[in-house]
Amino acid sequence: MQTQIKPIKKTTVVEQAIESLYDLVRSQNLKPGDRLPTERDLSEALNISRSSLREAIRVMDMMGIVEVEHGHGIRLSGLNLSQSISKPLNFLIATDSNMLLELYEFRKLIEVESVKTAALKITDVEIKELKKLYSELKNYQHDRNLGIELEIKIHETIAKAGNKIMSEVIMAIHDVMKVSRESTVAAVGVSDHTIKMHGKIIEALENRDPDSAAKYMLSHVESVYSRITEE
Amino acid sequence: MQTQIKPIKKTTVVEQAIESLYDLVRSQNLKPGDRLPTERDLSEALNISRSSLREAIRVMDMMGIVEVEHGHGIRLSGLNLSQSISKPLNFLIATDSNMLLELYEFRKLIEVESVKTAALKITDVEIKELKKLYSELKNYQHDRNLGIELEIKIHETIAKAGNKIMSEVIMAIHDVMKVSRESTVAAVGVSDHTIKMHGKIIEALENRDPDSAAKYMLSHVESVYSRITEE
DNA sequence: GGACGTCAAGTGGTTGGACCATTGTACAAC
DNA sequence: GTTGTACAATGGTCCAACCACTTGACGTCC
Repeated sequence: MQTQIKPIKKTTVVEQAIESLYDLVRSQNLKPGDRLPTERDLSEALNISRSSLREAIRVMDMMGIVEVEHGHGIRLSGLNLSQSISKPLNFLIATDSNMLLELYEFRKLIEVESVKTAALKITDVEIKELKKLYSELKNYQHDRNLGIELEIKIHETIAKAGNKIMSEVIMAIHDVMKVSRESTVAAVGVSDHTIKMHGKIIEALENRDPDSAAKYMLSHVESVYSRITEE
Repeated sequence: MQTQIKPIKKTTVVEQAIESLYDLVRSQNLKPGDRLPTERDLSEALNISRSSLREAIRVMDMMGIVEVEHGHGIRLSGLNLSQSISKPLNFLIATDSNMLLELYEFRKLIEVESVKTAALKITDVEIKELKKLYSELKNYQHDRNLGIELEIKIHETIAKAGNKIMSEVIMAIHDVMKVSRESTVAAVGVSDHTIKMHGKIIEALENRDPDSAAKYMLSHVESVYSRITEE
């Protein structure tokens, strides 16, 4: 016979500190770039030790919520989700090999949506930036590192032209793929198919044609996906 | 004249500790649930103070990478991305009001993909679970809290049937929407349109029809989206 | 006046140690 | 067998000191 009874909720001072700091941000209407009080002041105000306060701040730092500068102070950061996603994602991949496939599938789905959204919102300036990156990509196609960097840069530029939060997620995925790629055999650069598809994607974006852009992005991401699953 | 010179990379012992723990997990091939050494042992092994090591562990705890139990020890956790995403996302929304709209747009895109993927993978057991939740939802439609909880539960069950990583992202979004909802005027429960759409979605899932499922999900999410943007 | 070095104050980074709170286990008491 | 007690192990919290970095003020040298 089990009665409906809730377990006692245990919270640490560090968790409470983070909550309090969240309330502080809300109540003071703080914006990205604004300074927070010093560690010593905050710990006194919250009536906890500096050690505990530091744990809270460190968490917020590593999550990209604040930016801590040695000798200078603590500032609120702006959009920076990817940082907080990529680290746990890396650990997840390391501890559960099934998750890598899930990640690639997720990437496929989200990159396609990303390019569709971008096609509806992209500006001429962003198109120009993409073309510049694309010409560089063609130049450095066979440079193992630079080629991949440029390809990633193109994807992220596209993503940013679409939805800001989705682009952060995509950046996190790229980061994880980069780490997982480093621990595998070296590729020889960027494939011809990849080059071609990126050209088509950018062309479709210029025409503000989401369906066409999606088609070529799908083709591109699926070719990567199949290259992984074959190994 | 600016030469190409890289700024010196400053790293803290805490960041290095996290890296070392990542390497430990990889090299020992640790799996979710496995115990890590005690704080005192780890700090000694890494040759840093217990305070610094605790900052590293705390970060990993709040990111959902490990689970720390007072008096017991530290274990490696499994899939738990949503925790690490929702907190920074909450701060982001608090500091940049534009981001709430971006979030709802993102949610629209990702929930639609989620249900499409689910339609291709969902099992009979999961269908059954969904039907159970749906009948409960109809019963508690006008219960402000329980109704919304049930609706969220349905979405998350669908998401989990699809892609595991995407479902974590969706759970994080739901968490943030819950927080932002708490600070707004109370709704009166779940709308009739929502009820109807969920019935259609589940029906489509049962028929393994991704396009139909996507259609109704889009209709549902857009009605929520438009309710927000009107306010 | 401008460039450079020196210094001091403020702030985060790190350490070591002490003590508290919780958990699990072993063992005695009943 | 159940209960209670004691103890060891482990994470939670605090404190005080000192190190490292940034900034700005000030003075010196040219």
